[in-house]
Amino acid sequence: MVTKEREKRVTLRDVSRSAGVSPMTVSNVVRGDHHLVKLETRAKVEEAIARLNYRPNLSARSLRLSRASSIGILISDTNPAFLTDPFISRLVSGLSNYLSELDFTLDVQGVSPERFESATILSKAGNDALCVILCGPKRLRRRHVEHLVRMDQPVIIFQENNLPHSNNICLLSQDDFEGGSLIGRHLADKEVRSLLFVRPKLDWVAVEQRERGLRFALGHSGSEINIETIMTPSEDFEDVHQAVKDYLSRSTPDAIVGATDVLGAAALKACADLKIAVPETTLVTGFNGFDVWCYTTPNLTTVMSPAYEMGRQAGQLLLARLKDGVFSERNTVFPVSLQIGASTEAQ
Amino acid sequence: MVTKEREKRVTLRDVSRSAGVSPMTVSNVVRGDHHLVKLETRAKVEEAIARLNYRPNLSARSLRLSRASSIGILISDTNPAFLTDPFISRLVSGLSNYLSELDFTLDVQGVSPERFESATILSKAGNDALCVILCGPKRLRRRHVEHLVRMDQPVIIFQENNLPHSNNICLLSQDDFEGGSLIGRHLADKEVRSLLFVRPKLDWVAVEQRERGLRFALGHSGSEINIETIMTPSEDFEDVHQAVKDYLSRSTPDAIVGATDVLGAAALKACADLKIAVPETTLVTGFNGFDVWCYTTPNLTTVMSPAYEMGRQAGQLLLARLKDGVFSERNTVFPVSLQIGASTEAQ
DNA sequence: TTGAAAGCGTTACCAC
DNA sequence: GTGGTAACGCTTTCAA
Repeated sequence: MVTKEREKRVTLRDVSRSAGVSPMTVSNVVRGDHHLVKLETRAKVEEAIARLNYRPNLSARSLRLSRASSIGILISDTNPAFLTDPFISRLVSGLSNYLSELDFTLDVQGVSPERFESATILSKAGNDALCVILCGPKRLRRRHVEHLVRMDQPVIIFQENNLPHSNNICLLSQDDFEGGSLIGRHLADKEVRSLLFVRPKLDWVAVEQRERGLRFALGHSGSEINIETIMTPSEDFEDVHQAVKDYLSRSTPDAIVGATDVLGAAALKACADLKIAVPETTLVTGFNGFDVWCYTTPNLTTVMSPAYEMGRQAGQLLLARLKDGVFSERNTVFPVSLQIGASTEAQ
Repeated sequence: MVTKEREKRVTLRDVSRSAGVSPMTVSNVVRGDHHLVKLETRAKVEEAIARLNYRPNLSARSLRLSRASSIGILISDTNPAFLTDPFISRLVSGLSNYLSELDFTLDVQGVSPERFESATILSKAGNDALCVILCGPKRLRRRHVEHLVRMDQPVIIFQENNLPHSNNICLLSQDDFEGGSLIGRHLADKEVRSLLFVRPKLDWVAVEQRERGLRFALGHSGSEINIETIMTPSEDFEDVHQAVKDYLSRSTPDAIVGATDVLGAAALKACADLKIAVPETTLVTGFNGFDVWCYTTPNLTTVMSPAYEMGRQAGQLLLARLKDGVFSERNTVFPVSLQIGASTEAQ
């Protein structure tokens, strides 16, 4: 015996009856078609709306218009707290704000890479378009992209670099290769001869690009530079901290490059633990500077990311695509910039 | 002249025609009412679904069932990157994951406190229930709560402590008063005599509670302790850093308590800048420890927050409320715990 | 086990 | 300026 006080929601029809006009008139008022309604009638209707506390039913509107005024964002990540990542939280904030301004709704869902295809956002049709962040091995990501192509719906994929043959897909990324190069050139200028690259085990295109850019710049520096890589089991501070400490107990490189700021911060702490002077003995850098870089002592040298703006831009591209039926731009790359801190340069 | 390639979406009817069965049979298969459908028929239908790439239309389903299987979360914040806050990002992640497991959708929207009432999530009816995080002056928050009561819809409010008379409203918070007390007792044990509390100008109930708990514990410590407060213009690291530095250039307290970890980290950095030894000369603490506390050197003493679990719990309470028509619990308070770091205790 | 009909709340279209 | 009609895609109900 369950108590169900299903008070029926107020409908447009209720308002129309209460105001003594037709449903269509109410609809015209609600939708802001004010030139269709006499001022006096409009006042009556608005009074009734306020009195009855009427709110238009979005499902009904969506069904009627065949559009939901809603975008979904699906984030593939092994970390359950998927919004914790500063890149992702900024991206989603920017997207959400842009959509809000245009009265669009944002559905947010995180999913582990293995369950990607069965995510509600993909298996049910509830959004007009999608944003996606992928991770995992290249093979898997490729499969996910193919799945997205088959969805037959506008999709923006972040931080991916293989543009599929489908004008439903648009790529949006930051120039991580260039970011890696910036770090590489900066360190080469400091005459680094041995370098440790610290990255998470989980595959992200961004991380791969950063490493490629780094190696490219170092390879063209004119000196022989020895690069080693360690993969940390997760991106959790403690895991990274421990992994770097283990490495440093055996060998002290001239520089440590973290694939993200969290990894850089953990490396910094490992150096502090082992009394390795930064920047005097070893230089340390991060990537994707938002907040973390300034929490640390010394400040972390990092590459600044335009994540928030990328989110807004995604909203813009998607809404334009919905209006015009075509993406104005299929592969946008945002510039990044080097932020030099005391972790690589005595102040 | 706009190109509109509005390829009509595949409907249940299309599938039924293609499979040579009635729409109802397809519906039964889609919804998993397998005992109503012969195995052979079901196979035919599933084949057609896969072949046509059919995805059920959520708006139509919602309209028919008068429920959207969707929850909204509205976050009142002056910071545009509202998901950046580690408490909020964990909370939303936990909520999102719980809802995903039950095939519910989560709509996320940030809004500035002044525009609160006009947020799409509130002014249009698209969700079955809401979660809300409030901020701003007490008067304004009270008005927002009243607005939520009038919505006549299940709502969970986080970090609020005045339970209104409405069984549509449920409060979920962490024990920030106790958290403040824990910090206070810890510092009193260290025989602190002068203390600086650093808080953002923007009003959050959590911050107020933390300060009250802190003052309560210090007031009962048996010693005379002088407490001063500074309000930082924002929660941005640089603003806080500067504000604390200004204060420290005039006076050196025995302890600095940050209202959040970011404020604590900024205070730590200000101490480093002015060569004030931590913890030897001044103790420093934060609040809501997630990641930041361990980035700093020394590690920040902080109060750990169960934000992720609070998000999951909110989902649980809300879905139970939708099923049973009544909140099993109207005011849940989550315990917190003290995490002692090197910023208050020589290791 | 399958099918036909009605209706969820809204809006485009056209008549008044 | 205003209102009637039909339809959006789905599921509950009842009949076959």
